[in-house]
Amino acid sequence: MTELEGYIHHSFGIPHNEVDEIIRFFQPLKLRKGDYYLKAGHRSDRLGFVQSGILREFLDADNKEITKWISTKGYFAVDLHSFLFEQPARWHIQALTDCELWVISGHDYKRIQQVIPEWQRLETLFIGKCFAALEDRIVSHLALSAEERFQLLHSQRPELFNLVPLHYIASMLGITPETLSRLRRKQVS
Amino acid sequence: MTELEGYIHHSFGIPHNEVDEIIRFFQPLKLRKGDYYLKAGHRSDRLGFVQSGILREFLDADNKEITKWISTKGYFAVDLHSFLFEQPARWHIQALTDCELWVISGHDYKRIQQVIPEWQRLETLFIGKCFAALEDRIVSHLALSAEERFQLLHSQRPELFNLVPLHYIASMLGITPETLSRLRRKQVS
DNA sequence: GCGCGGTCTTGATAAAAATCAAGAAATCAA
DNA sequence: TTGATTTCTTGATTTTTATCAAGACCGCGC
Repeated sequence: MTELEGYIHHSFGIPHNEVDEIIRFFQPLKLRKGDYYLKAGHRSDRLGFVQSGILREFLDADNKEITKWISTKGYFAVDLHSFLFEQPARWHIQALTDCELWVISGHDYKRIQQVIPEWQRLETLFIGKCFAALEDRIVSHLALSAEERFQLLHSQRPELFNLVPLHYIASMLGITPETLSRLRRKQVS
Repeated sequence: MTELEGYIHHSFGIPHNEVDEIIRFFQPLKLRKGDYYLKAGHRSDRLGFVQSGILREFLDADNKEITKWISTKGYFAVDLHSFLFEQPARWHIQALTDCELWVISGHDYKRIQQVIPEWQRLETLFIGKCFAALEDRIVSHLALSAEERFQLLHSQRPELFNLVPLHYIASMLGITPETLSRLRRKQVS
């Protein structure tokens, strides 16, 4: 069973036979380390699900890069705003390692809705889940210090700190690489 | 035409006759200043749309209140996670002034889907729009200083600063009331 | 192996923001 | 109206975080 099947089955309690039907709309895609899955400003018409590897979502602000999110196995790779509203992408998505994705085109995405009644509900729940996760993240910025946000991320995704350059993680936390370095040292001792 | 009709019509380009059908599922609700529309920990099974008045979404963290959002005319009043996943609410929603809402129950919400085919797409676009707005807000915390976030909010919702206690706005920006006060003085001079 | 670019750490310093404390101003209720 | 409460501002100080600068480390290609 692929990550994608597991995700749909477990997250939403969709039975295996329906999951199979949904899965068929997705195509496998391999990326090499450094490849761009998406470039800001371009129209994107596909939604990807990460089977393996690591991707970084980032944007250029002023003269610095802001890493908005790092996606690993089980996350989606998409600029949802671009995908849903057929607008140019607002950020880049680049492979930090070789990656395997499951990808669906906007066209096929619309076809799912006709073939699988369950999909409508699934779609709402999927976005709703992402929405709630973002709400939590907002709250973490309103309620927590840099150190607390670091602790939280470290407890939620400990593996990340061994997999990607730390300055990307720092940016994702909204702190500088130097501060992250000091927080790490503090934590060890 | 109510705010809600205008919202649905303009945001999603739904024709007026279909808007009328959707509107019928909503019931008017009046709140008095200080009333709770939603209490954290309770099950909520309704989605509200603000016709008039001001509501504050907040939660208790440690010993302090975190104001997550302030909703005025044209915003929704709902804990989406609670509404979609039938979970206890994660925050409070309280009326800061007398309010008029348009409210739909979870039950009627599901009925819309049967009556109006267009609704499915509308729902996805609605949540997608909220999602994108939250993404922007995350980025504002990663890329901007307290002063820049203040400037941004002040340019986006200038009226807010005359309508609600400033310490709620400070909390929503992730800063202290004292800092907000100083940023305001700085801006004037 | 060697050099090189990128990464990470560390220290010194500066800037930003929080905290603590006090008082003024506004609001609200009796 | 008056007193109490909340809100807002201001100043002094501390804490947190960023910035600047330097050097160590590490992996990779030649």
